[in-house]
Amino acid sequence: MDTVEKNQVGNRQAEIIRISTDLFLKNGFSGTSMSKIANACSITKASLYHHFAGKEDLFIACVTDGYKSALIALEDILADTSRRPEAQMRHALDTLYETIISSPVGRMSPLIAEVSRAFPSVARSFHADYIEPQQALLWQLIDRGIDQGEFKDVDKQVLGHLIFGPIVTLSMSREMFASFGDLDAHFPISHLQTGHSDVILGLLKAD
Amino acid sequence: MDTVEKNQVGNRQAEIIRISTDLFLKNGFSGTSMSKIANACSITKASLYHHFAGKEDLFIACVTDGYKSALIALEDILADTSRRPEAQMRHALDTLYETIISSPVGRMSPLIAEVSRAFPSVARSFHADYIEPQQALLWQLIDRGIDQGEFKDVDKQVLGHLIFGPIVTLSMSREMFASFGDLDAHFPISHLQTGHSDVILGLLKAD
DNA sequence: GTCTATACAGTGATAGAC
DNA sequence: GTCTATCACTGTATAGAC
Repeated sequence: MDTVEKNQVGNRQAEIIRISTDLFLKNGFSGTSMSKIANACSITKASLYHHFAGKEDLFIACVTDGYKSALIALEDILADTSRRPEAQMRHALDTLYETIISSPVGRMSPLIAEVSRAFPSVARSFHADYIEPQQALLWQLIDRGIDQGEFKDVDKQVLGHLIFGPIVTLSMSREMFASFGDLDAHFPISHLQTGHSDVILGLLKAD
Repeated sequence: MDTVEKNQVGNRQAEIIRISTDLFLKNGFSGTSMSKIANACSITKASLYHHFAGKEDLFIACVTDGYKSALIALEDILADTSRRPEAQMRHALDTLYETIISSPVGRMSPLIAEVSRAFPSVARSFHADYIEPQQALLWQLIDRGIDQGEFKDVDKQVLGHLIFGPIVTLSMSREMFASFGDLDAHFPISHLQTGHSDVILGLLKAD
């Protein structure tokens, strides 16, 4: 399964990042020590420190690693100009639900919030390299819909608030209450996603 | 200013809770040590441990302390039956923005998310004693509006998703990016709040 | 209730041999 | 690149005197 060639930045690093991301998601930032990471990677701490300058460094690597794939998914949707804005928007919303709730970078949001206090650089990078581009892509999509007369001329900032807010909060809630067991009863993704998307499209569609 | 009598659970405890809450909000859970708290309270660690069984115990005390006032505000709105549901709802939304973004318990959400991994009991208490009652109060308000024919028969779960999501995310964002300086440019509370409230009321109002 | 003193496990991080 | 060994430090928590 892991028969990757060493064409990337070094697949040892990649493996460490993969394992660390897993541990960070499971136990939080300060709940994950460099020792535990080294153990899980079957190397010593000293070796770990050979690959990454420090814990902050490693964490940033884990987070930024998830940026690209998340953004690429949105870019692909925008690139497919054969589809109408409404279909694109619905697809984009599906993708946002998928990435923010299921992908590491999305699930790491509360974790990033935690770390941002100690390391403002993490917050800056997260905002500049992920939040802003993601928002920009969505706004492009909306603008296109407006230009084509399919969308109303809405306040994009407010709409962004209404789009991202519920998804991020749902993701955070599910992380917080993961131990509950009846998670899907309290936070049924597909039901909330459908209702949410309908409302957003309803706000956008020109009469 | 602090001329309180000792009629409460003991005002020494109350002071510790106040100071700890402040530190937790500023530096996160694991960024706040019992030593720092003791220092800030001008007592020794040993004395601190005399009042609270441990760090978890103290943290829970800080969080639960904020529940009541937040819930009471909503209860007061519901109690004032002289006002129409629409006015009550708008007032409730104002209150939610105020409490979730400005009050300690609201601002602590990402912090609680952090701690919930290590201490599921914190998550349970947070959900049972704050999230659920708050949601229940809002749903009562909606039900009343429906009964009086002023509101449409909406899906309350989806509406809750749309109401709480943006507010919680906005609060978290402002905590994460507090170091930015241009916070109000990126996250202008009153603008987003107005737009958000208008949409919610639009979804609710019967034609 | 508060203090001094301390136990002791765990932390991030480094030096230097192989 | 990986190892062994060790560093200096902070963490939570406790014992026992006052």
